[in-house]
Amino acid sequence: MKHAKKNKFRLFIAQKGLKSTRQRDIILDCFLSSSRHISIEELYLKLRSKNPNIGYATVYRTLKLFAESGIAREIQFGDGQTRYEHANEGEHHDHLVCTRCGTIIEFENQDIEQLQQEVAGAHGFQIENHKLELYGICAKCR
Amino acid sequence: MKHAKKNKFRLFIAQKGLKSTRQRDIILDCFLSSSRHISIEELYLKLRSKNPNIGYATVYRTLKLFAESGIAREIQFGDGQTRYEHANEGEHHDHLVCTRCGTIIEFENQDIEQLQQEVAGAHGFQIENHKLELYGICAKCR
DNA sequence: TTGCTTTTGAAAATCACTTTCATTTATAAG
DNA sequence: CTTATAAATGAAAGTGATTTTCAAAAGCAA
Ligand SMILES: [Mn+2]
Ligand SMILES: [Mn+2]
Ligand SMILES: [Zn+2]
Ligand SMILES: [Zn+2]
Repeated sequence: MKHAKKNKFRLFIAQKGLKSTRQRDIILDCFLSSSRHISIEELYLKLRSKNPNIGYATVYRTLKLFAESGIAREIQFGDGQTRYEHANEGEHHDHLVCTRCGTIIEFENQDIEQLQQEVAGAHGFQIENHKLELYGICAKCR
Repeated sequence: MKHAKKNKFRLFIAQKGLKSTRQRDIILDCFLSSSRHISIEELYLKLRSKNPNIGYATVYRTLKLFAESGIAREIQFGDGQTRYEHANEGEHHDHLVCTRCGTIIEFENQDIEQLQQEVAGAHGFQIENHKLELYGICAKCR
C-alpha cells in the first residue's frame, strides 16, 4: 500500500499543477516508513539524520499536502503537537491513548458511529467529521 | 449553583494553602455569569470592561485553578483557542460543534458511553476521560 | 503591626507553527 | 540541449496563544 499511496500523491501533485521534488519524495518515503501518529518534530528529526539540509518549513508544508491529498490525516491529542497518521481510502478509526506511556491504539466501532448519527440527527445536525478519543491507562501500564 | 461553585472554589483554595484575592473573586464572578464555552480572550475582554487593571496572566492562571478545583473544564475545539466551560459534579456531556456559525450543543448519550467502556475493556484499557466531538452543520445553518 | 508567603501585572520568553523572500529547481516550450 | 517561467526551498523573521520572570503589592497567621 506504500506504492498505492505514492501513486496517489503523485496524481494529486500532477492534478494540482505542483512539482515533483526531491524533498517531497524523501519526506514521503520517511513518512510511509514511520510508525503511525508521528509528530512533525519526530519526523523532522528522523529526516535530518539522513538529510541534514532539509528545511523545517518544507516538512510542515509537505505534511499538509499529504493530508490534502488524502494519504495522511492530521490529528491532535491535546499535547500541543500536531501528529500525522497514514490514512486509507474509505477507512476510519478512533483512538485509545495511554496517558502513562503514550501508546495509541486504533479502533473501529460501528455501533458508536451509528449512535453518533442518531444524536446528530436528533439535533438537526449534519456531521462532517468527528473526533473520539478515549484517554486512560493501557493494559501494559496497569 | 453559582453559590455552590463559589464555595467549592473557596474550599479548594483553603485546602491548598492558597489565598483568596480580589482578582480571583472578580474572575470567578465573571466566569460564572458567562455563557458556556467561553474563550480566555473573550473572558479577558469582558473582565477588562469593568476592571481595566486586571492582568492577562492572572486570567490564565486563575482559569487553570478553576479547572483544577473542578468547577470548570478546559476544552479545545481545534480553533487554536482554549475554552472553559462550567463543570458540575458528576455530570458529563459531549459536544456538537457547528463548523459554520460556531454554535455548540451539548449532549449526553449513555449508550455511547457504555460502548466506549466496552471498547476500552476489550483492549485492556481503563478510561480516565474521553473526548467526543461531532463537527458539522447545525439546523439553522442548513 | 510584623513577617513570611503568595499573588499580581507588565514585559519578556517560549512554543509550535507560518510567512517572507532571495535563491534554486522542475518542467514546458522552442 | 537552452531558455523561460512558475513553483519550491530553506533560513530567518514573524505570529499568536500561552507561560515565565521578577519586582512590587497584597493576604494572612501570629
Ligand atoms: Mn469514529
Ligand atoms: Mn461522553
Ligand atoms: Zn501505557
Ligand atoms: Zn451553525
